Order: sequence, then structure tokens, then C-alpha cells
Amino acid sequence: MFEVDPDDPLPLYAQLERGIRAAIATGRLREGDQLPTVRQLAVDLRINANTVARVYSELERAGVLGTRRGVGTFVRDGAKIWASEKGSRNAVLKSLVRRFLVEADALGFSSEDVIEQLRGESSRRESPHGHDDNPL
Amino acid sequence: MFEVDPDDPLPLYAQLERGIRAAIATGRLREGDQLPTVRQLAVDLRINANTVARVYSELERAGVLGTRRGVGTFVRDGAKIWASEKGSRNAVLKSLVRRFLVEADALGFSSEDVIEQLRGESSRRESPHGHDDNPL
DNA sequence: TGACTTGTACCATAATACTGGTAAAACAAT
DNA sequence: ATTGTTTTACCAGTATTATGGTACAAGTCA
Repeated sequence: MFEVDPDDPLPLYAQLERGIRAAIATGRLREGDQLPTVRQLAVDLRINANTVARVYSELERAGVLGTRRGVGTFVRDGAKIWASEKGSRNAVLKSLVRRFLVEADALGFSSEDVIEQLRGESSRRESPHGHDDNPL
Repeated sequence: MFEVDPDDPLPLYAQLERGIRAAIATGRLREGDQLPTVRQLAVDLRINANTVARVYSELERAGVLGTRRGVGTFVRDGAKIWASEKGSRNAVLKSLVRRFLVEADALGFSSEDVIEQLRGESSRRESPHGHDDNPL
């Protein structure tokens, strides 16, 4: 479902949080969808349950997820709005693209390389999947 | 010269290393250019000198920088080649774009938004600046 | 009721990351 | 030779990150 890399300097909890937010914003997780159990996801990602639990509760505090003991953790209604972060949209896009361009250049790629590859990627994105009834 | 954000979950040393590699690959730092002193950069970034020193020595081990005691730290000849990392170019570009696309989607931007913004950014890139003689 | 599942709250431990400080080694310049 | 600059190497201490474990609370289900 998600992926984390222990060798990535980005802390595991940050990787997981980013992954969940991305999954929601891209539609891989939809409002009302149930997330894996704290313990289950810990097993899948080969990380500790405490780390998963802390990410879940942080995302709950942020209004992205909702949890019910004995039931599970779910994507809250309207989570897509809160899945992304602060800042005006245009400024965010601008700085995002700028950062990305620098990163790409750092790896030796021109913006043309990037655009070309981008075209390819964007044409075969997965369509949203069905989901269970909202238990929240 | 560089920037570092203590609130970014990415560790300071990783932020700095990424920044230096990017500066070299984009031409903001050229082969032979001298980097700020360990202590000076530590003061500028408001981080500890040990952290800067560790990044410098790591980048020296990687062949990106060269250091001479009592003189300073410099960008090595051919550093631009090593400034980026491992992996076949096409695979690197692919995964880079994919990661970026996910991030952009997480912020609610379509790939079309990204491409459009990318076009604008890529048309006004800064030209390389002059640099000192190579002391290495 | 009782058994089970799930999230939550602890505790202790270890490994990193970062800081602050000091001192030594290598080199340049006077 | 002396002074100053730089990298380098330590040390101790703190904070963060992550682990492993146990126990509890709240809910579901038979």
C-alpha cells in the first residue's frame, strides 16, 4: 500500500505521512476508505507500530484521518482539502516547480528532459478505485 | 549562499548536502570555486560547525569537494559529473518525475498545471557567473 | 456475558542528529 | 619563527527518531 525506505535520510514518520497525504490527494485513498491497521501497516512496512500510530494520530489532529477504537482508521470527509498544506496555490506550485527543477538539474537533466518524461507519465495514470461505505 | 530549515523533517546535514550538490550541478558553484569556511557557513546557516564539517568531508569522500587545511574547501574538477547520484539516467529520471508527480498531486496540482508552470520556469534560467582561479 | 480487534498510552532502550567546546594538524603570510 | 587561518578530530551532553514491549480503553461480534 505504502512504501518507506530506511536508508532515506527523511525520517520514517515523515515518509509515511507524506505517502498517506499523497495517496489521499491522488485518489488512491478516497474519503471513507479504511487504512491498514496500525499493527498491520507496521508489519507491512517493517517498521514499529508506535511509529505508525504516531503518524495516524498526527494526521487525525490535522483533520485528515478519523479513528475509532476497535474499528479502525479512516479517511475523513473533506480530507482531500486538508491533505495538502498551507500557502496560496499559485505560490505553492511555483516554488514546487522551482525546487523540482533544481533537483532535476542537480541530477543532470534539462527541463526538456523533464517535460518529455512528464508527458509520458501523465498519460497513464491509474483511475480511482471503488471503496467501502463510509463508517465514520 | 545556502539555506537550511530547522523545521524541515529532513536532517540539516542532508539539506546542506543536497543544496551543495544542486548548486554545483546548476552552475551556481563552478569547478574550482571556494566554498564558505566551515565556521563561516556554520554562522551563516545558524548551525554547528561540526555539522558543516561532516557534510564537507562526506562530499570530499564522494569526490565532489576537495579540501586543503589552512586554505579552504573547493569544488573539485569534474565535480559536476559526481554531483548527481547513482543509477542509470533513464531510471533516475523516471523515478524522479514519478516522485514529483505524486508530490504535485498531493498538493492538488494536475500534471498539466505542472507542465505549464514548468514551461514558464525553464525559459528564464540564470546564466553562470564568473569564478576565481582553481587553487586545487 | 466473553473473546477479539483496534487505537492509545506508557516504559525502557538504542541509534542518529545536533550542539557547544576544545585542541591539534596543515598551510599561508609576515 | 611566529601569527593567523583553515580543516580535522575529539569529547560530553541534549534532542529526535525508532524500536520492542506491556498494558489499557473502547468498540465489535458471537
